[in-house]
Amino acid sequence: MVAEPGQGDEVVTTPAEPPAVPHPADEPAVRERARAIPEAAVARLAIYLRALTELSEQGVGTVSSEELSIAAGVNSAKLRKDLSYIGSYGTRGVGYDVGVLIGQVERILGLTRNHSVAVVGIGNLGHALANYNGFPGRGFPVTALFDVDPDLIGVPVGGIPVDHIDDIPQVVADRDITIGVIATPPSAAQEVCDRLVSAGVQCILNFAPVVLQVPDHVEVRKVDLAVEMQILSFHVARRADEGSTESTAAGPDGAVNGTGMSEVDGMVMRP
Amino acid sequence: MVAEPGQGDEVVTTPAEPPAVPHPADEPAVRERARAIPEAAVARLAIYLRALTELSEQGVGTVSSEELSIAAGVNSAKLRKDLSYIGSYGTRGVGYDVGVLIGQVERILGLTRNHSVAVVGIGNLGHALANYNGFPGRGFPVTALFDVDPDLIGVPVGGIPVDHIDDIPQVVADRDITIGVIATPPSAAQEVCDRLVSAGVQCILNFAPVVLQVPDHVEVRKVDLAVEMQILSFHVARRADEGSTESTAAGPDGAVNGTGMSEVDGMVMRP
DNA sequence: ACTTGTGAATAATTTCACAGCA
DNA sequence: TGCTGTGAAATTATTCACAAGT
Repeated sequence: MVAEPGQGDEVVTTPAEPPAVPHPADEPAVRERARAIPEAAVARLAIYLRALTELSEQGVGTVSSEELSIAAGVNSAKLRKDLSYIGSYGTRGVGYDVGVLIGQVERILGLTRNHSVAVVGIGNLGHALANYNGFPGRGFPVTALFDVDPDLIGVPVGGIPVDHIDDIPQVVADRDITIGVIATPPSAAQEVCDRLVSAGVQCILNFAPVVLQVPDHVEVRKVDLAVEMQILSFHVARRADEGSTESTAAGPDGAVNGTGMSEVDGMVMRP
Repeated sequence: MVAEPGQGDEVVTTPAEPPAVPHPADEPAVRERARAIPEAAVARLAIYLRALTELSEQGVGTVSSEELSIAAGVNSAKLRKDLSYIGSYGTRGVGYDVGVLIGQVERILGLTRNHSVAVVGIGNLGHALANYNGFPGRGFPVTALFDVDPDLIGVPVGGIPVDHIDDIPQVVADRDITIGVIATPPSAAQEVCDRLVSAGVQCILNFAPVVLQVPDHVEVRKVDLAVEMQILSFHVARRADEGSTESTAAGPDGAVNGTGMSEVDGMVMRP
């Protein structure tokens, strides 16, 4: 049963280059965005939402920050602080009304509307994604699929026929696509990204192990399996010499691997 | 072509709750782990490695922090700082030797050894993962697949026959599995996790939308598609009312950087 | 001339701890 | 009495900016 609450959550940060541009002087960092919810908090709100939804389904009507924080895998102080960014919807001495909180978090996350998703690159991963018809708690219906493979065009995957990427402008406009998911091989990712952006897509979820270049108004999130694996690898390694390093004090190096290289990299797909 | 270097990279951090357990007193935080590389830096090292590998394949022998940082989508100061955590392998006035740096980063990330991967839950995503035979640039070979569906047991997927999860202890030991990937439905995730941990797996990559409870010595990373989508959704929403809410105040000076941060993780599956 | 490596300055995030309200 | 909401402190991460090496 493994009881320890221990770790368990995760957070990823996408720093996003600051100015990046020559910079017209030292903008006093003004331009303060009113209700600035810390990025880190936004990511957790989505997690709280899941926990809340679960509670709601179980018929729970009220939760304390303590209970919810456990379900979400964070500590209660952080949870309260996060929730405080979106307003005060709790009742002192009591806790939060699950229904109310769900509504508020959804509002902040912009989940009151639907976001049509287009998946580009119908390979292994693309197939898997296409079959999440209407993602998790719904709200993110996959309504378009694209690829370049002539054998795939027209073939329905997960109920949706695959279109050729040349039709991106047309289809994105017609189906009001909000989010583009790139599941192509790395070599095609940037071009696909450019096409999506040209078609008006402002949100991209990138599974290709490539750093996409996009204009400032486009938001990119990346999911990189190889990176995740490597981070895990780092921790194994760390733990490994944590136990040994304890002996001698000097000569730790020696280990240097003479190897030449290797590569590494993240997910791939095949269009 | 979208030139701006803008955002584009990603980093993942796994805070890992602190004590969480009553804790046997207030460990003076001793046990100081010598070379403490910030979590955020570790995540980026994996990205640098990819960029370096690409450069190496292109025959590039030396890179400056400026060049590499652009390829990795971060700014050069951060890159240099990150690299400084692993040692001084650059040459002032010149840059870094690509081959040397690759070797060092791999060493730090523990990529000098292989990490056998087991995928549990052979549904859509599981299939996709199984087919990344030997992940990206190798180093993470998938050597075991598990599921509960009798129809799947014994069937080879991506060249590897599926075993029943009851065989986890046996197979994990025999094939020296280091990393367990959970691609099951959320309801089965915790149990599968417990079994993997019991079998000795210390690293888990979780695709199920669940907060796993694990003992302290186990490292968990989570990939949650729904969360990623919701974060994107948040940014669309924010941008939406940014346009309206902005009315007053000085001119819209359009320039404002589209911000960019982000965090997190997410993805789901269904077997 | 250039470019690294890094203290010091900033900024962001997390945690504390407690006043205030139900 | 119990739990939220939140300033303020602590911690962590990012950026600056420059001395030092080639």
